[in-house]
Amino acid sequence: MAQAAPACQPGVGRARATSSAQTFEPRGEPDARRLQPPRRRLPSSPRMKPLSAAEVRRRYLEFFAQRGHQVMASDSLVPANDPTLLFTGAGMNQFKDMFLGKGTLPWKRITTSQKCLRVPDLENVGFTARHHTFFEMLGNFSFGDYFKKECIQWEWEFFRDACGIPENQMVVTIYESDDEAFEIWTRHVGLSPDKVFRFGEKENFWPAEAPSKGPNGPCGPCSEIYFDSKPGQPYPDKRGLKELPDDRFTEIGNCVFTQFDRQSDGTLKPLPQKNIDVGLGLERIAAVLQGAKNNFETELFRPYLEHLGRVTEIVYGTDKQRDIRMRRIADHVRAVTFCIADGALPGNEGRGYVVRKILRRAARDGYELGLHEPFLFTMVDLVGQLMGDQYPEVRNHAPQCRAVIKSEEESFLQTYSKATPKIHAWLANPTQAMAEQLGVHVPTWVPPAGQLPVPERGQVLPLSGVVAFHLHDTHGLPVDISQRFVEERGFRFDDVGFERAMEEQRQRARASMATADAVFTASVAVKLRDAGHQPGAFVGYESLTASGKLLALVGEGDALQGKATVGQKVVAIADKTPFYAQGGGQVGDRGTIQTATGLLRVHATTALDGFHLHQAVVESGHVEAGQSVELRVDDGARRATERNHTATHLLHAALKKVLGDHVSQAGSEVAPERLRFDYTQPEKPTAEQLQRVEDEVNAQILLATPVLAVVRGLQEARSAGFVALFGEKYGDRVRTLQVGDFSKELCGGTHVANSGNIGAFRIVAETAVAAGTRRLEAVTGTVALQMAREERQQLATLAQALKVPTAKVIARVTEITDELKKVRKDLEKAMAPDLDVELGKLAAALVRGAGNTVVYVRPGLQTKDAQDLLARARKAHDPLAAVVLAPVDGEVVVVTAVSEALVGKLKAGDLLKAVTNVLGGGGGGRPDMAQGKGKDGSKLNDAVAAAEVAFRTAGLRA
RNA sequence: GGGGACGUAGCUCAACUGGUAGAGCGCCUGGUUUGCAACCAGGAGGUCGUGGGUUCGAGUCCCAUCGUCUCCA
Repeated sequence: MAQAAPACQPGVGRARATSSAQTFEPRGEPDARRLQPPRRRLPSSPRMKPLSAAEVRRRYLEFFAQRGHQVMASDSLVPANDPTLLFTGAGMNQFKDMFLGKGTLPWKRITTSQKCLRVPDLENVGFTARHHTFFEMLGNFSFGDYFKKECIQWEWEFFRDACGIPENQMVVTIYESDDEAFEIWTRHVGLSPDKVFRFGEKENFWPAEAPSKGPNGPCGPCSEIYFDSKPGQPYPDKRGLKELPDDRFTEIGNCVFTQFDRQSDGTLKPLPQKNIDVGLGLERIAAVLQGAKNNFETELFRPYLEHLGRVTEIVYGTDKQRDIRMRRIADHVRAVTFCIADGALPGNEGRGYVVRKILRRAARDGYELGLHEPFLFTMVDLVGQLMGDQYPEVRNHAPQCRAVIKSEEESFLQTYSKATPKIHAWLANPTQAMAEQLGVHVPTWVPPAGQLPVPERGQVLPLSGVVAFHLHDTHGLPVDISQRFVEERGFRFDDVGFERAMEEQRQRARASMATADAVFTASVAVKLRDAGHQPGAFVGYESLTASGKLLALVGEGDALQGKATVGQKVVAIADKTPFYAQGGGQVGDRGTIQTATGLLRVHATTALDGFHLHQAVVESGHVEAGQSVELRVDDGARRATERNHTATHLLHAALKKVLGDHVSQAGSEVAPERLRFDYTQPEKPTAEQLQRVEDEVNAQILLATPVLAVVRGLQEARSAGFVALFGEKYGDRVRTLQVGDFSKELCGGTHVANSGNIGAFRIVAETAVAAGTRRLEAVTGTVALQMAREERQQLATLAQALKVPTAKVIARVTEITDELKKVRKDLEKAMAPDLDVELGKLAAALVRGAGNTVVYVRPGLQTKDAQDLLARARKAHDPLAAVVLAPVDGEVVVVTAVSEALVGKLKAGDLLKAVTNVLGGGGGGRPDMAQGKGKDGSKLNDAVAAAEVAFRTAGLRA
């Protein structure tokens, strides 16, 4: 039950004002007043203080902390446990379970300042005053605790008292039938009724249109607070009014009252737990309080505009189109930096694609402003300066952000420089033929080439939209660049054609997505808790076996079942387990669970909301919930995994040491067989660097340092220098893992007791996973040993085959390959016919007539040699018409050549066919030379005769 | 998840509707020259990403697969 629509699914729920920092404003009609150069305006009232965004944020969190709210940190932009969301787009995202009454947080009141990313608004960014991709949302939440009355009261007090907005500069909206809210606003808060506007479900119900056709589930009316920039003037007539005019009113807060559960028949059933979800866009409040008509004129954005002004030497505020680009860059650089800092790296699918798309857009805007070299990456530091106090990740990960952004910018410039020549080629010759030559798929709705109007200046250039779409779709060339090129040549751009092609692409994508509707269903964990179970204890750090009780068995369709019999796949849950659940990159344990009546073979362990889920198959007998069980982890696999896990930490530290501080973990997978480690690094490390990394890790293994795992406070751990990972979320108490002074990381995984236990470390593969991200795979311990043994075995076998000592294998192989090359060449030379001799023989067989003709039979000649021979013969005996027949292994290679001058009388292809028809084969070629093969060598004489007949028929021979 | 494009010499790229794999730069040898990407002659260097298929013949067409780029979701 996302309050905000999952990103990239605009159809599911539009980006509405609900707890959003944004309202929709149609693109293309930018309000002129919002595009004025930044200048300090006087606050609209002497009582209003021009607060900084940081101060607003501080006051907000403090205000609600004083009212019993727990202040929680912003969740990652990349939601960890919610596959339905691409990015965090609202403050409530991380509290979904709490709203359902299924969450485990100990608080019923929470307040946050949440970083958010919303992609559906991408197109509007820069054009309007308030749209962003990345923004901060202040929020306060109640999970079945306080409700409308307190909520409304507090929001009003916050704006009035904490922000100093005069009461006469605020009005509110409510849902049309929400009389309860009306009562509270007018009686309790004391607003005069003319300041309370009632609107329909589109504006004031969440999700919008839920009562009529929205999704099933929790929903409810909302109430918004608006800033009035023209106090004292008459309010708009309420009759027929659908929303407040945005040239006067700016939404600054939205209270959502989820009080209904919409049933499948459409009825709204009151929820037993009524929730509050309030969202306030920080950027717009800052703009209001600073008297800025435009979010970009606040101190949150102005430094980016100023920076851009310096590097482009373009003064912001002097040109509408350029201002839009500058604002867009300012927005996008924040978004991209935060995404990368949270581990969402640019790529070509899913989340990565979104990041790349935003990044490319900004890179492109810069290009249009004259920045033809990478520049965005230099703005990462600005983001750190402006946002780093509240969000340290943008400072901590600045080196990675810079590296990743820079390499993306470079690849953008390359793509761009490859695509522009194509549009130029098309414009030089704007025909359907050229379009097709460029690889453009001309859609069926485009008239055939002959019917296309001849382009004239000032008119729509036919096909230009389709060509532009191809360049956009396939080569990533932004459309407006194509459009500009077309218009610069005096034509009009075919935007209808472009849109149509784009729409077809969308349809295709949507049609193929029909099956993949992610529906929010109660998880196994929720079902377990509903059945009265509590998560069991994990004892796997200390022990690999445990005695406990089998709490529950989960079978097909996540259904709880009391019993499972041999062969059945089940998920087993125990009150106590030594099985490590997959997490932190480490795979879950495997092993066995034994009961009095049967044995479960556990092949994987995962965790959900505290429950350890043992993915198992009943190997023998049967098992029943409630039985006593003996849990036993496969200790060989676990020990191997631990070696790899500790080695992963050493590898991380070694990479930092060898390659530099920009190295940061971007993902890992630790299994018994091997470890995989992804990290940020702009270019491929050299073989020498990798060797040093391997040496560093092995040096730590040889030092045999004790590995210390200690649970301590997060702040304490941070100040002690422990490294937290990309995008990982930590509680207040964290487990720290330390290998001497070499490696200090936060980690919940299992590890060897001493670095010496790893035994040995070998890198086995190095690849790229995404721009700026590389992957290492390595093995340790017995696997490394086993691998070395296999290699030794292979080398021994090789040495034996080569009949040399192992030390001389390389020299011997080089020798052999060199020799082989030489022998091959010699052989080729020896086998190659002496073309001079062949030419002489051919000349001797020449028959003179209207042209020289000859049928030359030469067994064993290769097609290529025959072609060579004829090419030379044609020069020497011009004009010539010749056939070479080369019987080989019962087949006959046939090559024919005809001089330019004789082609009119006899084409090489026809001559060839005359011959191959007899021989039962085929062939073809150009008029001057053709080649083919006959299948039946016994007809050689007939073939010769056929050729001679062809010469005569063509009048070349008497 | 779905579409499109690309993968040819060390590098950048050619090769018309299938018909003898090429150029520039770089490299080697010899010569000429020594003022800003010097010149001349000769030469080496290619499993045309990989594996199947169609065909007399595949860099080119078809299928699969790997990698890269790109668009849509």
